[in-house]
Amino acid sequence: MGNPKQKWTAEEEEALRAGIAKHGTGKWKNIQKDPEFNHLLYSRSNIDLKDKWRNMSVSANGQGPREKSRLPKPKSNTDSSAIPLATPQVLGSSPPVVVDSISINVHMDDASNCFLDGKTASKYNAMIYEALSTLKDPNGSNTSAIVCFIEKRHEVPQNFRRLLTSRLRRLVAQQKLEKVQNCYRLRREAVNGINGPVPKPKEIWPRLSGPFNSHLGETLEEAAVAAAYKVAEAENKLFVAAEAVKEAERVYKMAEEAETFLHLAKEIYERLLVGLVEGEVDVLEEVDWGGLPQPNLVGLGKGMGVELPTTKTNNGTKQGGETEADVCKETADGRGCGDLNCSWSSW
DNA sequence: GTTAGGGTTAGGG
DNA sequence: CCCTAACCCTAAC
Repeated sequence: MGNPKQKWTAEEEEALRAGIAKHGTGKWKNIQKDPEFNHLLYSRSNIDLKDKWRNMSVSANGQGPREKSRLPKPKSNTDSSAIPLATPQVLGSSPPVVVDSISINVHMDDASNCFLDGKTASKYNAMIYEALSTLKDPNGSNTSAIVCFIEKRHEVPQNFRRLLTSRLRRLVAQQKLEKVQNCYRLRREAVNGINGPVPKPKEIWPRLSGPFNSHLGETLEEAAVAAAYKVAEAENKLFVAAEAVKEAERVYKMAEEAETFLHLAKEIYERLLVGLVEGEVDVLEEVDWGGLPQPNLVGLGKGMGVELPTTKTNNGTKQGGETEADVCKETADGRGCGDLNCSWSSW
């Protein structure tokens, strides 16, 4: 064309984003005329804004530019279209049109990640896909594993981990990856080449090249990841169960510490009893036991054994005649062991 | 007049 | 040569 291309500056892009946040998409003229943004967008037409937003949205979706059919298409966009699904109406459901929270978040995220230009982002996406499809960890791979994998194969900048984390978040937000317990894995839909719950119709058509499809198109990878997907679901449940066991162990340790503390308390308790027995037993009635069971002094003469009153557990399995230690534990944590799901016999 | 979407092309890798 | 981004064209409302 006659005029040289006028590249969009970061300020202009930011103004456009702000304008969309304020007016919504499809209000290009309003945005362009808005005095709040006009000083930045005065050189842009409403059509420019629309086109730019379209470009930004496309790159934010991790896709290439809007798919241009290499085949000659009928000029008309009526039902005689060679690709019926690629009608404007259907495409209208794609993210750029609807200003919902997800759309805004994704694009605002772009703004906050302005240190990644489109090319770099695509490159990183490809690296991530490469790493995940090669690592094939059904539970997903954590950030460190992905960074490690990529660093072995590619030259990466010093702050690569931060950039990668950002990309991973983006891909999760775009539903291209799944995040499970701080691990990332390919979504099955993504592996099958269908991106997101409402795929752009054009994206269904296979691409012959491109950074993503060079991975997604690998049938071997597809098969491996898809097969791993089912396994991953089961293994994820195992992982959750393992986490629950860890939590139980942690609580168990806490209870053990409480037990130690209670042994100390019991010793003090018994020494107090000795003092009382040597004095006046009726004094027991006047003591504030602070919730502790008042002791039965049967057999006090034999090694200071104190038979404590019968108590009941939360699960009702424990009955009278238990040992002192049992009661100590039960009163120590103040809640018995019901939430530990553990057996009293293990104490 | 405005918008949406397809088409074209300059620029860069 | 291919891809991306900016710009152009046109139908629809």
